[in-house]
Amino acid sequence: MTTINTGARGPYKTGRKRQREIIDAAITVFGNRGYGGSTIKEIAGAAGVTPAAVLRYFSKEQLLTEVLRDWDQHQGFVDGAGPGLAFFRALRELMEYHIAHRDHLELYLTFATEASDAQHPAHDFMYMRYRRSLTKMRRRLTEAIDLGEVPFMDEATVAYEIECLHAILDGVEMQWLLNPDVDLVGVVGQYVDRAISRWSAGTTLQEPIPRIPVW
Amino acid sequence: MTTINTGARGPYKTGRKRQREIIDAAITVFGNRGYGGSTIKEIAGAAGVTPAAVLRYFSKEQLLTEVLRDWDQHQGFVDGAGPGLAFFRALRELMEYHIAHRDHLELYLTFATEASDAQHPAHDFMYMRYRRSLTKMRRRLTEAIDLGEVPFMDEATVAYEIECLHAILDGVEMQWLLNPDVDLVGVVGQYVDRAISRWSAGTTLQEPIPRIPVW
DNA sequence: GTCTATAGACTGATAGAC
DNA sequence: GTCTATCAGTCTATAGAC
Repeated sequence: MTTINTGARGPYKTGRKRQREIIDAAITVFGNRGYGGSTIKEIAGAAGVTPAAVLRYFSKEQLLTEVLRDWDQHQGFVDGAGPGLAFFRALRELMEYHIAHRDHLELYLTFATEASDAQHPAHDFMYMRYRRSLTKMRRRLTEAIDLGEVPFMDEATVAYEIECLHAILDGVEMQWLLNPDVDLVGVVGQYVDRAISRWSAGTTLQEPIPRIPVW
Repeated sequence: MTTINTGARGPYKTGRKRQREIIDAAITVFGNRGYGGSTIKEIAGAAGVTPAAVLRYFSKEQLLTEVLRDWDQHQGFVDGAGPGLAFFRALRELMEYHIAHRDHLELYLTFATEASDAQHPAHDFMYMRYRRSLTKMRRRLTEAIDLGEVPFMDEATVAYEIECLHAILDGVEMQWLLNPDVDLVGVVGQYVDRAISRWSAGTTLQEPIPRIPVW
């Protein structure tokens, strides 16, 4: 978005560092208060600068864009964990990553709910993010079938299984944010283990219902 | 909170009706923008009155209290659906209720995420609401065991099953808010059916892990 | 590159006309 | 009971000193 050199040397060095600090602060504040509830002043305070220093680089809406872009990049975390079932086994580590990066998780869930309104500036982004996430997970499960790790499942069952899994992830993450005593890794991990053994046993087909992926 | 007569007759009649309209408007706006992101002006606009008319009855924080109280009352919806497994079978109808009352659901999920910050004015309320919800559901499952509808499960397994179920509800609701094409009733209903038959088969004990309810 | 000062609009809330 | 008018405070954003 900005045309500042990414080389991070010379007179731009300090500026680039400031920008990172500001974006990190914005991630925290947006995650806490939501987009509408956040103020430049609070973001500036969290970054240890004045509001004017923040607005030197970003308008509030630019800050939203930068924050979403930054968060989206970090989401690629488990992409290398595939193929097939290995991806799902790595979800435990993803939960550990979330625990270590609470701000990112808070941002994601706050926006996912706040942006359900079509008018919200992050609505389209969150919709597409969700769509990509579900598509990726469906592909991983299909991959596991193709690799022979798991018996055949029709497309509707794959879609349903992934919708449930994604819902579990989001739901337990929500519980953990509200109450950190919740065993995020344990609950998710056990669900994944059970899902994998259910898939492997081929018992998922007992009650197929017509459903096509809607994302 | 207010000392206005609940009889809704005489000179108070119009006022009580206005108050309801304002609270309904606040539910919608809070659900869309979050608490911090909402303004009295927008709430007033949604209710079809001026900001001053809103502030005649409620401060912004009073409005939050009223909205949460109102939402909490409507949450008793499925309480009469028990005992035992009948409660879980009624979750399908709860989802239909949510579809018919999107605003209430949006409010719940927006606050559940926004209020994860301990500083949020609705934090304690949401924490307690979640706690009560999980406790109630655990009690229903224990009830089903006592009634002989379901074989014995230890306390840790009950807690885990309910955490997963609650997470599924929240997670699929989130998906539906972002994408109304999601089959909220179908996905949740099928999960519940499968959970019940899993509980009934007594296969849930295969992998007990030590866990105590943390809510 | 960051600051102070400030503009102009909007915030929650109050007072008083009708 | 609801309005207009208005308060002091805060919001995003800009201009210019250093």
